[in-house]
Amino acid sequence: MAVSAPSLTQQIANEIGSAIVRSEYDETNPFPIEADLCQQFGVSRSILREAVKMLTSKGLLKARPRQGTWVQPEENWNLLDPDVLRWLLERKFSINLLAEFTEIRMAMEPQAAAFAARRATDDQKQYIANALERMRAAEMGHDDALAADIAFHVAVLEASGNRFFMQLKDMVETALTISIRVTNKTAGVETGSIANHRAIYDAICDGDAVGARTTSMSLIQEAYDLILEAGETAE
Amino acid sequence: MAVSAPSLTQQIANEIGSAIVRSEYDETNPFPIEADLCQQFGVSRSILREAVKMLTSKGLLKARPRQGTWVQPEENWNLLDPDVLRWLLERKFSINLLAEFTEIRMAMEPQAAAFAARRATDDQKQYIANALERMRAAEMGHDDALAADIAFHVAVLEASGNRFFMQLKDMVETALTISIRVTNKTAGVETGSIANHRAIYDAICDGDAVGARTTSMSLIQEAYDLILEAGETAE
DNA sequence: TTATTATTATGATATATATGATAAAAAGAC
DNA sequence: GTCTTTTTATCATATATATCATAATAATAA
Repeated sequence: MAVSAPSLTQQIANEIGSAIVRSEYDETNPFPIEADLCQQFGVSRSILREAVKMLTSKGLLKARPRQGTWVQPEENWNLLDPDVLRWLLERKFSINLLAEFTEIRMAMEPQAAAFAARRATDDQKQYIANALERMRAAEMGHDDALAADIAFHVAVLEASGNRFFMQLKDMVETALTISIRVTNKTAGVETGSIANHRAIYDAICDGDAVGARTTSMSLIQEAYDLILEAGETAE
Repeated sequence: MAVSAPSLTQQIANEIGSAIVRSEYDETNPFPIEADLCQQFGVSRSILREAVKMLTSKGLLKARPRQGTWVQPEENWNLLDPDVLRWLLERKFSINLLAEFTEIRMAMEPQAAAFAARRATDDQKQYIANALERMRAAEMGHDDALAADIAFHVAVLEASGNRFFMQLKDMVETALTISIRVTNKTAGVETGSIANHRAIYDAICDGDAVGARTTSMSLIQEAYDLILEAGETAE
C-alpha cells in the first residue's frame, strides 16, 4: 500500500516533536505560545492545536488555560511510542541511548524466542528460515545484510504469539535502521554471525525454549558488549 | 500536584478510544463521519478533530480526504501507550490479555532486577526496602497489600537505570490496579510471598545480578502459572 | 465504455467567544 | 506612607462556528 503524504498537522507535530526531543526548548527558550507557533510555522491555529494535542497525548507537552504550553520532563514522555523513539534516535546520536535500547532487547528478545520455541507455527518457522537464507545471500552480496537481520528478529518476535512482543518489531526496525545510518561500527554488531542466528532458529524448531532463550541472549549480549566497547573508544 | 480536570478534547478522545478498543466499530457499524460524531457527542468540529488526531497518533485511527475515518487493525495500535493499555484492560476483562502482559513482565522485570543489582544507588535500595516494609505491614492490615506490591516492583524498575524499563512502571501499576479490581483470585497472585520479594531485594543489595534475575523470574513465573490456572478454571 | 460533473468527507483557514488564571491597579485599613 | 485586600485588566488556552480547499468517489452524460 502506498504511504500517503503526511497531513500538515502530522508535519507540524513531527517538527515540534523532534525539536522537543532535541532539547531546543528550555528555561532560557521556553515553549512558545500558540500564536507565535502559528506565525513561525505559517499555519492556522486549528492545525497547530491538533499537532500540540498529538504531542500532548505522547506525554511531551502539557497545556493549561492562561499558563501556556510547556515541555514535560523526559520521564513523562512515552518513550515506547514509535514517533518518540524515532525522534530520540534521530537526534545527535547517543551510544548511551543505543545501549539502553539494546538492554531492552536483551530483556525482550530471548523471552520472545523462548515463547516462539513453544508456539511458532510452521509458517512462522518458515519466515525465520527465509530470513536466515537472506542473511546467507547477503554474505555473498545478494541481499541487504541489515534488512535480512531485521527480518530475522522481526520474524522471531512475530512467532512469540504475544502482541506486546510483536509491538517491539517496529521499534527494533527503527532503531537498527537509524543506528546503522549513523555509525558504521555497529553494522557488524547488528548482523552478528549467521551461526548464532542459526542456533536460535534450530532451538525454536526443536521446541527448545531454554535453548532459544540462551542462544538469543548470547547474540544480543555480544552486540551489547560491542556497543559498550564502541562507546569507550569514542570517549 | 493536583490532577487537572480533563479537557473536552481529552474526554472525547477517551470515550472514542475505549469504544474502539471494545470493538464497537466493525463492518456492520463503521466508524462515523466527523459530522455525525459532532452530533453524537455534542461538540464542535475542532474539538472532535483534535480528539481524532490524538487517537490517530496512537495508531487506532486513520483518516483520508473523502474516504472518511476508520479504525485500524489491532496490530497497528500502540499497545504500549498508557491510554491504549488502560482501555484494553478496562474492557471486558480477559485472562488472555493479563497473561500476555504478565509475559512481558516476565521478560522485563528479571532483567531490570539484574541491572538494579549492578546499578542501584543506596537511595534506590532504600526505596525497595521501604516497599518490603510496607508489604509486611500490609500482612498485619496496616497498609494496602496491592499498593505495597506495586511500590516494590516500581522501585526495582526505577533502580534499573534504564529509561525504557522505567517506562514500564506506569503500565505495571495500571495493569495490577485494574486486574485486582476485576478478579479477586489474582489478588493473591500479585502480592506473592514476601519471602520471594525479600530474596530479590537481598540479591540486589548483594550486587548479585544472576540471583536477582533468577528470583525475580521465579516470582513472576509463579504469578503467571496462577493466572493460567485461573484461566483454565474459568473455562 | 469513457469522459465529465456532482457529491462527499476530510483538510485547512479565519474569526469570535468563553474560560481559567495571572498580573496590575485601586481602594481601604492602620 | 505602607501594607493588605479587592477589583479590574490582561493573557493564553478552550471551544465554537463559518467558510473554503482538496482529494477521492459516485453518478450522470456523451
